[in-house]
Amino acid sequence: MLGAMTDRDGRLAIGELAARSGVAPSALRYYEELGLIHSERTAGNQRRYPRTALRRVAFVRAAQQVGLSLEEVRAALDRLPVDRAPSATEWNAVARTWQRRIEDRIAELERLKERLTGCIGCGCLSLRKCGLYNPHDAAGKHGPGARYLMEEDDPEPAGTR
Amino acid sequence: MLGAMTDRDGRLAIGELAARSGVAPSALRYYEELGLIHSERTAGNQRRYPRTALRRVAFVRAAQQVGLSLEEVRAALDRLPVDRAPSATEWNAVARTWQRRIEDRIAELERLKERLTGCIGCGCLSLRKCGLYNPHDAAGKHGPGARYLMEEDDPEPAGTR
DNA sequence: CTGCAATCTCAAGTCCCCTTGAGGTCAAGG
DNA sequence: CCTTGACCTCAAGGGGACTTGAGATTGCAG
Repeated sequence: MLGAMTDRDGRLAIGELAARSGVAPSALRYYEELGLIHSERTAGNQRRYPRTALRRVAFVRAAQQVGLSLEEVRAALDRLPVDRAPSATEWNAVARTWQRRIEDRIAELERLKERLTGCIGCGCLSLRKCGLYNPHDAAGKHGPGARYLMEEDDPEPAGTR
Repeated sequence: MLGAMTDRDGRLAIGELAARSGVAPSALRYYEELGLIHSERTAGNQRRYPRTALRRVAFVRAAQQVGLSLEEVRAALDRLPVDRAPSATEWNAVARTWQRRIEDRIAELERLKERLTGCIGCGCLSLRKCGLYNPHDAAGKHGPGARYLMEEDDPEPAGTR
């Protein structure tokens, strides 16, 4: 039978980890190279991942969703033990910084949505004519960086229309 | 004076668009190559962007935040006119699909946060022991794809602990 | 006019995140 | 035993999103 390639200690072969995490073996090797996950080797030099790797991989994917680079993830994950399940304290430390990031991300998206929604709500094309328009953002003179989605185009040259 | 490189028609030179959008000229040329924005040329072959390009660029950056590829953005942007400001209808069509995406994205992040928060709240390490754990996800047998952040490791071999 | 910053075109390079391929080894069912 | 599928390493390839550099204009202040 082709079932779980899991040894008695519950360690996972790379294929097994791949199947369960939904991440390709090649990606897992890559993650390992980057130090995101860790394995031991069998006598025959094959990787055997501790079951905590499953959690770590899930973590990595989630992190990417939130927009973190693998390097950032590594930094976070480095604070967790390699082979045991994390203690409450260890986990909390990591989780808390995550929550902030996620919340920030959500807030950002909410703002974006507001802008879109507001504009649909009033059916206007020019936020200048719409209460939702942020006048602070009119000049287009501030340095580079994030812009508002609906930053208004310049006031039209006098006489147009 | 080095002020606005904007011709009487309100068209923007690439440097001007770059400064106002916070996006490098090289990136703008790249966007144009991909068809995200469009320009006309001066007699001397320099680009002149219509002011609507400002809106488009802002759109692109916002879209990237939400996790869309430039190709996806192009698809959305293709429904807007190149040179005029979009009509209410045109804009609404685009905006509505956006709202859905943003909402999905937010929901996804909320779920992620819930998992994290719940786990911090009860201080547990094993979601199996925690009401928030989703038993449906226990077997680890479903095909590849998205996994839960806190998918539990396999039940420990009987006798452990 | 002139000078100098801003543009132009291309080709090539970079960073991130992986995938593919070649050539060889391991391990378990028949 | 032997075959077959899972693994291994290492080098190279690939896509996305840009940046950089070289060499050649363009165009506006003075």
